Order: sequence, then C-alpha cells, then structure tokens
Amino acid sequence: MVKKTRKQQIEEKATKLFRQKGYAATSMRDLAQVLGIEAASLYSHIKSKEEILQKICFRMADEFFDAWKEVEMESGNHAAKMEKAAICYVKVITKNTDASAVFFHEWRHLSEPYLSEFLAMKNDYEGRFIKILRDGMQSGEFHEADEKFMMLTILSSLNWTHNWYKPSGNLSPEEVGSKLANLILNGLKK
Amino acid sequence: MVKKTRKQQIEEKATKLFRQKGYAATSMRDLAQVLGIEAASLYSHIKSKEEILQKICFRMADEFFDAWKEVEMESGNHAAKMEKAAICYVKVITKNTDASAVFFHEWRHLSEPYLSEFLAMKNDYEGRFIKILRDGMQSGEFHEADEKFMMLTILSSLNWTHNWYKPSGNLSPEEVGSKLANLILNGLKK
DNA sequence: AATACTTGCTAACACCTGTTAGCCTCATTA
DNA sequence: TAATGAGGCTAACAGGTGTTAGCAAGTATT
Repeated sequence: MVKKTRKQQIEEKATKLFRQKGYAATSMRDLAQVLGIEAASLYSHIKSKEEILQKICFRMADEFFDAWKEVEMESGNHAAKMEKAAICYVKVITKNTDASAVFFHEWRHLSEPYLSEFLAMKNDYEGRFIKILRDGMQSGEFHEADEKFMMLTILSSLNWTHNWYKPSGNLSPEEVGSKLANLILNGLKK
Repeated sequence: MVKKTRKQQIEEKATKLFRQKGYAATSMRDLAQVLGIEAASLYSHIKSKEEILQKICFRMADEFFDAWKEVEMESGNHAAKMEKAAICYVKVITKNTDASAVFFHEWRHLSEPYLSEFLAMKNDYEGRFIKILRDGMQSGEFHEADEKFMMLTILSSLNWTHNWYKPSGNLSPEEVGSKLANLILNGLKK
C-alpha cells in the first residue's frame, strides 16, 4: 500500500462525492467534511474546485487513449478488432467506476478552454470506433448501416458498464468486455 | 397551436435549462431570465424548483408505462416483443428529447419520498424487459446469458437515443427503434 | 540548529441560492 | 360597475457558494 498524498486523498473523496451528488451539487464544505477538515484548508492542496474535475476528466481520457495502443496491435479481422476495443475500453472503466461516472456525466461543467479540448478528444476517440465499423462494412464483414448511429449505440452500451460493474462480482473486466462485444457482434438471437 | 399557460411555458424552458446545465447548476434566476421576468415572479405559478423536476420525471415515467400497453398487445415471438418494446420506448424518448435527458440524468436530485417512488417505477419497468429476455431464453429463441446484464446493456443503447436524435433528421422514431432492435437482436456481423 | 514544507486553522470577502411578503396593474367575468 | 384572478414587481430573508489572507504548529531536510 503506497502512501497517498493529501492531494490524492482529496481527489479520491471528491471523485466519490461528484459521482454521488453531481459536481454542481457538491460543495467544498461537503468535501472538507468527508476529510475531517475545514473547507479553506483544501486550498493548501488544490487550486480550485474545477481543477479537481479537470484532473478526473483528463486522467480518464489519457487512460482511454493509452488503452487504445493495445487495440492497434490487434491483427485479426474487424470483429476481432471491435472485440479488442470493447475489452480495452471496459478495462479502463472498471478500473475506477467512480472516476468513470464523473468522466461521463460531469465533463460539461468544465470551463473553456478545457471543455473544447475535452470535446476534441471525445470526437477523436469516437472516430477510431467509426473507422473499425467502416472498415468492417467495406470488407463485407459487418452489415451495412449508419456508422455514427452504430458507434453511438455501441459506445453507450460500453459506457453504461460503470453503473453496474462491481469489482466484487464474479466477472473480470476482460469477461465483461468480451460478453459485451459478443452481444454487439452476434446479437441476442440464436 | 394551442395556447400555452404560463406554467407550461415555465416548465418547458426549465426542461431545456435543466438539460443544458443540469438541475443543480440551473438557478431560478437563470430560468426567470429566459422567460424575461424576475425570479420571484415564478412563484405565482409554481410551488418550488423541485416541483418542476418532479413534473418532468413523473410525466416521462407515465409516458413510458403508457407506451408499454402497446407492447403487451404484441402477439408474435419474443424477438418481435423485444422489437416492439424498443420501438415504443424510442418513440417516447424522441417525442421530447429535452425531457428525456432530464429524466435520465437528473432524477437523483428528487427528494424523498419522490426518489423512492421513482426508483420503484424504474425497477418495475426494468423487470418487464427482463421478463421478455427470460422468456426468450427459456423458449430457446435467445442465447443464454445473464438477464440483468442483457437488460442493462439493451436499455443503455435505447436510452442514449435522446442524445443524438434530431426530429429534423431523416429517420422516424419507429425506424430508429427498429434499427436499434435489429442491432440488438442480430448483431453487427453478417 | 536553521530552514523549508506540509497541513491545518479562523475570519472574512463578495456574491449567489431558493423562497416569501406585500403590493400593483390589467383583462376578464359576474 | 364591481369583483376576481392572472401575472408581475420590489425588497428582503436566511443561509450557502467558492475562495483568499494571514497565521500557527509539526515534521522532514539541510
């Protein structure tokens, strides 16, 4: 167990609170209370409330991009690539469901220029999924359909993982990602 | 064009703002400004800020339950039932994407006893989806899999519709629901 | 022993929050 | 003509908001 700095502790508790109550509805006094200190004391460690949100959002974004490297190494067909993408994506989400929930729901409270930067990254990432879909359609591996529609639908299923995944459950992140990919690729029907 | 009461106008603008900025981050003064009046004047028409949220959430819930009646009339196999459920669900969402967004994201700001009532309804509704899945698995129509996992994944795809559906687009709600059902039932792969 | 860093405090700031009280005006109805 | 109700106003409330200034104690480093 590595010793955590006070700043890390603050970010951790803030992540939990932001998830639970939402960013806007969480006050610095709420956060301070959880840590057993006064609100003003927080500012010895952090610059602002929004700085915490920025850290959470951009750290998660970094992790998603990092995980994509593994996807690029996948040399199978497009279905294999899609499965790999799902697994890597879910792995990042399940590693920290609190931060993921904040990442998915609270980014809109970022102020400029962070908001624009965030949206650009989101767009970039979505484009990578679209590419797999497009390539798979062109090669005849996937059904022809609206790529963007497909991408949004697939990502929404993957995103939702943060809401129900429990590390204590009997499914590993890889298994969850694999099962999700299977549902997406092969559907419900026999 | 039916003449709208002031109260209806307030709820409409509030829905838009709650969606845009979130419930907690929307102030009564924000809302008043959009309507061109003072914040205090709002209280000639409404009881409280939360009352607006309650109206939005429970009206949407009612619409979802109403729409289910049509699902119950479906007499085909379980795949047909699932498709019908998806279509009816999407129809409700697309009819008012603003209210849907608030419904899906802001319900946690309801206070008791409304919160508990809301969660009970949510649970009930999810149970109906689970039943279709379970029946379909028992009859051998669907692949065997964790029902709750399946339900959550399917609903998350359907829920996301509010985020990208534009009434101005070239897809009708029925078509969107049908395409989503097709992806869920048959998957991406040929 | 001197220095710097970490961590925390109290007090206060300027402003925003939802909401109430009391009053006024205007259009519709009895 | 009188009464009613819808719609809106100003002023104010009690409390919450993020944040800063200035200070103090303890711990680790030089």
